[in-house]
Amino acid sequence: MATRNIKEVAQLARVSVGTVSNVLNRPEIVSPATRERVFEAIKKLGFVRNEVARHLRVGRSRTVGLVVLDVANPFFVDVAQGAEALADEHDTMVVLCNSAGDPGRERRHLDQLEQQRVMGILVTPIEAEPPWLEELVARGTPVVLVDSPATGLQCSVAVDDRLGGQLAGAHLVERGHRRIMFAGGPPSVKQVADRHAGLATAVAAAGGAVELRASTAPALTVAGGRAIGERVAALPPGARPTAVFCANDMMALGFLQAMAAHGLRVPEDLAIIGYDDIDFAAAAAVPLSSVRQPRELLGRTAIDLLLEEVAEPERHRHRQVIFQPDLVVRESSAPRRDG
Amino acid sequence: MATRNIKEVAQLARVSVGTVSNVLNRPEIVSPATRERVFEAIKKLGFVRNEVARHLRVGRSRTVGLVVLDVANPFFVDVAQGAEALADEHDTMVVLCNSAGDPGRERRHLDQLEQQRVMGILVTPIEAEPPWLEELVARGTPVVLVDSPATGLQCSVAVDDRLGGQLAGAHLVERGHRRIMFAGGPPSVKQVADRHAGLATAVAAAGGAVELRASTAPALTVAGGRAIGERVAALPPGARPTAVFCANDMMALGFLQAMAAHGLRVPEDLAIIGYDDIDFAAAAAVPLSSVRQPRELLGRTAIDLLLEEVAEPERHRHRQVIFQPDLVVRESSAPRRDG
DNA sequence: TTCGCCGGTTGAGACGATTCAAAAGAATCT
DNA sequence: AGATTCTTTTGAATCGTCTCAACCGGCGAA
Repeated sequence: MATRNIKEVAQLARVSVGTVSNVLNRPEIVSPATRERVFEAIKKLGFVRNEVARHLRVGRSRTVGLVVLDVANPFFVDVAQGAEALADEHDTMVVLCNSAGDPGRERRHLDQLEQQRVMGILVTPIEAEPPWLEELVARGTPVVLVDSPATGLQCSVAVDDRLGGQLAGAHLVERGHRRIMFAGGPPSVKQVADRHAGLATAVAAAGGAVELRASTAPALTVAGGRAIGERVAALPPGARPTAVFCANDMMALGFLQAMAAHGLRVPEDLAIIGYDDIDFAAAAAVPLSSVRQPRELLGRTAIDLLLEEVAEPERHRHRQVIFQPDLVVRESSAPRRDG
Repeated sequence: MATRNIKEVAQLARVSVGTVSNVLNRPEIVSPATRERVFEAIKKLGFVRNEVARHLRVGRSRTVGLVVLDVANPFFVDVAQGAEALADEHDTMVVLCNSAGDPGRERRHLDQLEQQRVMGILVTPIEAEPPWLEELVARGTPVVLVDSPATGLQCSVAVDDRLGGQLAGAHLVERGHRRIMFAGGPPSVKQVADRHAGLATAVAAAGGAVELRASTAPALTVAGGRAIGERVAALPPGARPTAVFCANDMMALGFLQAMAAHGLRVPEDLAIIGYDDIDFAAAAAVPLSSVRQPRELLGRTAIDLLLEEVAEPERHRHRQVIFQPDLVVRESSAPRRDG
């Protein structure tokens, strides 16, 4: 209703609008007396600066967009918290958007953010080679890909998913498993494909003795994992894998639920390893082994790269930062009795 | 870099800026031929409408801010998803902000949102009677309090926490528990106080036979629950409560971890009930009994109230919507042997 | 006295889109 | 042909803030 503007403040304080603006932006160049008068007027009127007008005039904004694949997955929440922590130190606001694995939603969010002229966008893209990327960058919005391979058009931060898959695979092989299953999602998701490939490498390294299968759910969710778990539980015991590597912890939790529902014991009947090491993994029915990623660091680094690019666009060279995952062994992949 | 504006489009299409604007906003009033020319120019230049300028001119924005207490708590994520789902249907954008239980952060986020002139703000306030509320509303930003009592200044949506506490309490009493503990957080948080009060009511209704204690953690987090759990585990068996009602599921999960770490069995040695019924509750080491709240519905309703207020500010009457929680009994509060 | 300087202050453009009264064109009717 | 509608298009004003060249008054130096 009663939104005051800089002009009303100026009138009340008996100064020009330029002076009010100065008080707001460079108070040190205004004489203490006037400054005081202006502050009083601001307080009396309940004036709140219109950031929209300011932004229009100065051309750059202090907010960055972060578009994640799935807010329901605590992994992304942690990435977001890392990003926000660093952004906060540079008083920059992070707005979190959820594409929920839907390319349409992803596109709409990106359009919105571009229209708002945000300072930059961090995104965990759904597809490995996002069709919108080139144009978006060409039109001038800095982009940092998170948890995704670089394309040379922008910076990126990622974790070596292939290595993560290998760690999990080597661990299972070493524990004596000879029938291993990979529980994944849509193969278009690069991370999943890489984790699978890493697992395959480790299995291959064991010689021909180990059999590897894969099963796919429509999404990397608890429900997806549960669905695959149901299918596995329905197999005759002899045909069942003895270990499952899930593409992420959400799936692993779902898978675990399905095992419990069918009275199968973990890890005795079937071992499980997840991915991400979200906080809930350790609190699961059977504490989950998982491949840990530096979640907050991923977010922090992404913001760091973005701020660097924004600060000196001409000097900036795009970089791709890759972190190493590590394996956290818990009860869900404890030693096999018969190993 | 190369951000084009409406004027450049107008030049290329050989029309006035007014016409370009019309093509963008009311294409039906523009003749098909010109419309086509304008679209071509837009595409050729890679023009993206500047939402900031548009917003400045038309005065109202299509985004609402949602400030939550703790994004790491899936409860709030679900509320946010509910809000976003409905907002989406009215092509409105929701920006999610995390106060993380810190009044300073909460204040900064609110200031930011107000400066951005968002359409309205949904907030789960930290304090029961937020000091900023009155002024914020007076200056003209519609606010809906989520999961918090109404003050008459704005709409609110909440769940009857007292009833939730009663349900949990009655259940525990009925199962034969005679030494019950409430594991809560800072008492300034209204929700926690209400759940506690509800529990107390149920205990009182049982006559003098039941003893009720309370323990407090600095925050309603997994770590907070674990800390209380450690304290309880350290008590001599005879002094230990036989059941614990945790202020939320995060705490309950932490508490459960502490029990496991000390070899105490749930529910045999100690029963646990949580609050919120987040998805992870069912997947816990011992599936958690919990008081379920209609999470998505809470978010949807909040957006609904806000949109209603924005649509007809004069006709609008503030309302407070209150939902009923219900109890979900799982293994963590299974019948006592000696009950 | 004049000049230059300096800390403060002013006010007239931007910024990019929307809006709307009015002009221009096209079509219809006498 | 002229008058009357109806449809399109135009262009100037506007939203609220920032920026920057210009201005002002006072002071010290010449």
